[in-house]
Amino acid sequence: MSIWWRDRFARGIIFGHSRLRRLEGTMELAKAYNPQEAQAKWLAFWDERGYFHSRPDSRKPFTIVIPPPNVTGALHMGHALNNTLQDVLIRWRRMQGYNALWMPGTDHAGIATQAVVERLIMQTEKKTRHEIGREDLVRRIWAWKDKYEARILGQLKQLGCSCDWARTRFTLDPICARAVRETFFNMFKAGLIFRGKRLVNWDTSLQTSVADDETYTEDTKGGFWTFKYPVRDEGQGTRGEENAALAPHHSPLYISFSTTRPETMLGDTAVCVHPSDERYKHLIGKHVHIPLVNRDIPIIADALLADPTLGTGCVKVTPAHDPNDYACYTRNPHIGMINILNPDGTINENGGKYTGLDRYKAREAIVTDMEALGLFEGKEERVIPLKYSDRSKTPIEPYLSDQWFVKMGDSSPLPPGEGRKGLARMAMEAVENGHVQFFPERYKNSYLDWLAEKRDWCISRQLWWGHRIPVWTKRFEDYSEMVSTRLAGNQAIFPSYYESGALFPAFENRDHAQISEDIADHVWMQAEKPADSMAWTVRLCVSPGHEELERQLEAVGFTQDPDVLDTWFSSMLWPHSTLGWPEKTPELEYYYPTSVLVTSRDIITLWVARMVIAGLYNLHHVPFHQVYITVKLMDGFGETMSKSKGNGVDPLDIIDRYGADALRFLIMQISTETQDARMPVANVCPHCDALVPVKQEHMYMRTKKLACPNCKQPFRPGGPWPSDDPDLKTAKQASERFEIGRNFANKIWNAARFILMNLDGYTPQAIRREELPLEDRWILSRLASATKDVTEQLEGFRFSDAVRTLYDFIWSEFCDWYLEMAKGRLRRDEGGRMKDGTLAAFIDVKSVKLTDVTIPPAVLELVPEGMARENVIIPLSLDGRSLQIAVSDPTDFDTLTKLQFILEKDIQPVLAPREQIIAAINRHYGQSDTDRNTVQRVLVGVLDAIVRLIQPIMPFVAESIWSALNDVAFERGLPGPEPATESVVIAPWPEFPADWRDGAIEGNIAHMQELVRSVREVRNRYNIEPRTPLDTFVKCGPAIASNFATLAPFIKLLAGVGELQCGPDVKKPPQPASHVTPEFEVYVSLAGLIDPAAETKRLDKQLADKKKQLAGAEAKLKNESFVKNAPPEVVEQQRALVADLQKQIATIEQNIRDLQQ
RNA sequence: GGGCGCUUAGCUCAGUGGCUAGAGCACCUGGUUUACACCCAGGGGGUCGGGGGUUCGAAACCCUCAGCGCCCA
Repeated sequence: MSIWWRDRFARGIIFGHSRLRRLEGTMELAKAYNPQEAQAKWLAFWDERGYFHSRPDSRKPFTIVIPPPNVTGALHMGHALNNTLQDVLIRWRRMQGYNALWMPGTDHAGIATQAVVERLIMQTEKKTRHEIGREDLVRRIWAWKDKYEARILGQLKQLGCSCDWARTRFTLDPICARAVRETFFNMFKAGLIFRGKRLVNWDTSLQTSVADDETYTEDTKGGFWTFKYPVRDEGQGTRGEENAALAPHHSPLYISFSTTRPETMLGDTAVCVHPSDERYKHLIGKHVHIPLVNRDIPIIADALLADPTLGTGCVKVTPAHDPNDYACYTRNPHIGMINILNPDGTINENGGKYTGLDRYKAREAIVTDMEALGLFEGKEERVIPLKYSDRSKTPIEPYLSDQWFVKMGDSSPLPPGEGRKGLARMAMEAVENGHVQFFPERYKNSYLDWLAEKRDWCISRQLWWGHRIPVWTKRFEDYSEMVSTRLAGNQAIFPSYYESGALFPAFENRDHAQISEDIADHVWMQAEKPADSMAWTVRLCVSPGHEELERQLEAVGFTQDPDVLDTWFSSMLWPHSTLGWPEKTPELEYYYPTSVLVTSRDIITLWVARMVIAGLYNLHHVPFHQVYITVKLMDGFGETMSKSKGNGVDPLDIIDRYGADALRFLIMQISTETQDARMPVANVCPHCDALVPVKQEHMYMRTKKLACPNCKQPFRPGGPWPSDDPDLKTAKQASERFEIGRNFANKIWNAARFILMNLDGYTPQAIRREELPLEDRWILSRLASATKDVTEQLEGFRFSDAVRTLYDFIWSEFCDWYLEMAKGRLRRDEGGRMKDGTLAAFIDVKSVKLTDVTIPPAVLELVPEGMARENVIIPLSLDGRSLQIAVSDPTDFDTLTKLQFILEKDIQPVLAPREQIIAAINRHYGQSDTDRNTVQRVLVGVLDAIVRLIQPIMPFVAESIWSALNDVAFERGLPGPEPATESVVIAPWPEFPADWRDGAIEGNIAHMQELVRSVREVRNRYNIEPRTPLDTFVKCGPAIASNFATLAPFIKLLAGVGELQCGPDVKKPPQPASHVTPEFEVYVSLAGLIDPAAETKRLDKQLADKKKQLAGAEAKLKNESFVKNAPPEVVEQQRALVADLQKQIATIEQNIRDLQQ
C-alpha cells in the first residue's frame, strides 16, 4: 500500500504515454514496436539519403542481380523469400565495407504476360489477338507491364529491399534489347543459331503454338482401336506360327498395334518393338506395308518406346505427331518424319486420298477403309487423358514446325581440349573447376546432368510479346532474281558474277562469302536450297543499330521473322546486359562478374545454366561466383503453395499484419540446408480476426462459405476468386508462424526501450574489460561468440543458423539474464534526468502521510498531459512518512500547482543545485555513480552491436532503435566509443577481439544459472509467492563457493534467495528441498512447507534416472572392446561420469533418508 | 522410368559417429517484481518412419521397405 504512487510513476500513469517523449539525455520509446510506423518512416529516409545507390569506386564490389520477377502479376511468398535473402546478403556486405550493388528489374515473361493480357481482352471486349492486331496488342501489354512493374517494385520496397532503384532494368528495354541483338547476331554468325524442326503444342483453332503451361489435360471419352499391318518381306517367317500377337491369318504375316488416333497412320514411319521381345525379335529390320498411303515402313527395336508388357507389345511410330515417337525418331533418324497436318487441322498433301479432310473426318474414313481391307481388329471405348489448349478449349495437336535453335553441343567430337568447345561444355567446366559454386553443393548435379545432355535449345516462340527475331527472309525463285535484287542506292546484296570475276553464278552455297561486301559487315547469311529446286531461301541476320538497312531489305521483299525469342534468351544476359554490355561501361568493368545469385531450384537449368553460357560466350567470364538455391515453400499438407489452390499467403498481408521484419525473420529461419519449408496457412476471419486453419477441402475454391469457430459469423475462405462477393466477406490469409518474428522484434524493441529509459547521465568512455565485473565480461564474451558465429554462418549461407544464433543470444542471454543482472546497477541516480548546469527544485513535503493521499480519478486524467511534456518528477525519499520530490524545472509552476493539488498539501519549493540532488539520491539508494555509468556504457555498447547484427535481417526495427540511440548516446560502441553513423544501414559490421571469449567466465555464469533455476523450480513446485525469500545452502568446493559469493547479489535477486551459504562445510537445513548436480548440491530451506512424501517421490524419480545412466556408463566400461577401441579421452570421460553419478546417487539417497526423519 | 531430397515432441523444425536428443508454437502450473502479456518463472511431452547391417558406440554411416515432395524424361 505504501508504494502505490511509486507503481503509478513507474507504469507511466502519472507521466502518461506520449508515444516518443524526448527529454534532455533520455528518451522513452512506445511500449510496443509499431512496424507500420517504422516502415513508412525509414523507407522514405533511406530513399532520401540514397544509401542503396552504388557507383564504381576504389572499394571491393559486392554485386547481386535480382532474378527479375515477371510482370504477369504481383509478388508471392516465393519472391518474398528469395528477395529477403538477397537483401540480407547485400545489407550485410554493405556493412562489411563492400561497395554493394543490388541490381533490380523485371522480366517481360513472353507467353505468361501475353496470355494474361489476351485473356483480359477476351473477357472484356470478346476479341482475339488477331482481331486486335499485333501492334495494338503489344501496346496494351506495355501498358500492363507499366502497371505491374510499378506494383512489383513497390512490393520489393515494402519488403525493405535495398536495391539500387536508379538502375532498374526491364528485359525488353533498349539497353537489354541491344544486348539481345548483339548476342543473337554473334551466335548466328558463329553458326550456333540454326533452323530446325520441333514438335510444338498446336492449337488448330487459334492456329498458334501454345506453351506447356498454357495447356491442361482432361479425361475424355475416346476410342482405342487395334489394327494390323501386313509384314512385307517376311523371309523365312518360320516362327510366325508361334507368334501369339500376330493376326489369326497366318499368311501373310501381320503385326498388330493399337492407337487412339487412327488418322496418324498416314504419318507412320516405323513400327517399333522391344529389342528383347521374343515374339518379334526375328522381324526386326523387316518392313510392314501401310496400304492407306501405299508405303513400306521398317520394323525397328527401341527399348524406350516399346513396352513388351503392354497390349501387343508393338507400337506404331509417328514422329511428326507424337512426342514419344519424336524422341524415338531422334534415336533412329533413319526412319524419317512425315507431317500430315495443315495448320488448321486438316490433312495435308502427304495424306494421299484423305488430303483436305478434317482430321476427325479422316479418322472415320480410315477406320472404315482399314476394316474394308480386313486390317481392323477391334475398338474399345476408353477414357483418355487428352491435352487441351487453355485458350481455345480445343484439343492440342502435337505438330512439327520450323523453329530457331541454339546449338549446345561441341562442334566436333574431338578429345577434350581440342577442337571447339560447345556452349554446354564450357558451362559445365565452369562448375566442375569451381569458378561457379553451388550452395547447397548437391544442386550442381542437376546443372551438370542437364548440360551433359547437350540438347539444342529452341529459342523461337510464336508470340508477339518479346524480342523479335532479327532475321529477314526472302525466297528467290532463281539465281538471276537474286543478283538483280538491289537495295536503295544500288547497293548489292549478292555479288554479281561480273564483280566476282567468275563465269558461273557466284551464289552457289550457304557461305557468308556469298554476300556482297557492301553489307557484309552488318549482316550474316544462312541460305538453303532444296536439291530438286532452283529456288533459294535466304535468311539475313542484321546486326544491331542498322534500322535503315532493315527497312531497305523490307523494301525489296525481305520479311522479318514473325516470331519472338524465348524469354530466357534475354534473361540469360541479365548479369551483363543490366550493366550496359556490349558497351564497355565502367559498371561492367567494376561489377562484373557478380558475386552471388540467389534463386529457386526449378530454374537451375532454364536460367542459371544459360546465364553461365551467355556470360562465358559474351565476356569469357562466368556471370557469378556463387549460386545459392533457396528452399521451397509448401503449405501445411506438404503441397506447394499456389494462387490457384488458394493455399498461399500474400506477403503484403503478412507485412500488414506482422510487419516486414517479422516476415524477413521467418524467411531466414526456414532457410535451412536441406528442408523445404511447410507453412500451415489460416484464413483470417474478417469479423473477429481469429485464425481459422485452411483445410485441404477448402482449396481450389471448393468451399464457398465457412463459419468462424470463434465468432460464428460466416465468411468466404481466401482463394483465387475472380471477383468480390457482395454478400460475404472474403478472408485474408495468414500463418501463426510469423508471430515468432513479430515477437522477437518487439523483444529487441523493449530491451532498447528499457536501456534508453535508463540512460540519463550517460557519458561515453572506453571500457576496460579487465576492470569490468563478472557479468559484464560474460555478456561481452557471449557477444563476441555470437558475432563471430553469425558472420561465419552468413558466409556459408547458413541463414537459419545465423538467425538462431541471434535469437538465442539476444533473448535468452542478453534479455533474460544480462538485463536482469544490470538492473541492480542501473536503478540509481535518478538525478541524472536533471537539466545539466541549471538549478532544480528540491521540494520537501514534510509530514505528508502517504496513506492519507488519495488522488481523485479526474485529476489523474488531467495530470499526465501537463507533466509529461514539461517536467520530470522524481521521487527521492520513500522512507518513513516523508516525501521528497525533485522536479527538473523549478520555474514550472503549473506542474507544482498540480502536484500540490494531487497531494492536497502545501509544498515548499527549495532550490538546490543538481549535485546536491544527485548526492541526496545516491545517499538514498546507497550507490555510487561510477557503477551506473559503467553499466550504461556496456548496455549501450552491446545494444549497439545487436542492432548492427540484426540490421540485415530486421532493418526497420534496427533503424528505429539506432535512431533513438543516436539521440541520447551518439558516441558509443565497444570497446571504445565512436560517433555513430546517421543510419545503421551504413554502420560497420561488428567484430570483437578473440580474447573476449572467456570459457571460465561462461562456466561461472552457467553454474549460477543452474543454481538460480533449481531454487526457482522449488519455489514454483511449492507455489511460494515471489516475495518470500528462500534461504539456500549450497554444498560445493571452494572455487564454486567463491564464485557464488561474488554472484550472491544476483542469485538473491534472480532466485529470490534470502540467506545464501556456500562451501564444503555448509550444513543442510532440516527437511530441505534438494537438487544435486555434478558440481554442487543445493538445499532450499522450506521451514515446515515441505511435503516429505511428495519430495521423496520426486527424489526417487531423480534417483532412478541417475541409476539408469550409471548402469549405461558402467556397461560401457565393462565392455572390453570399448575400453580397448574407443579413444582414451572418451573412456576417461565415462569413468569420470561413473564416479560423478555414484557420488550424486549417494547424496540423493542420503537426502531421501534425511527426509524421513 | 532416372535423379535429388525428406520422414526426430501434438505442430513447424534444429541436431555431419561419443556428456541425460534441443528450439519455437501449442499444452499444464504460477505470476499486476518500475523493458516487454507480442511478457516472466517453472513443468509435462520423443522406440528419432519400419526392418536389416557396419561400429566399442548410430537419430546421424550403408542396404532395404513404406510414405511424401521436387526436378528431368
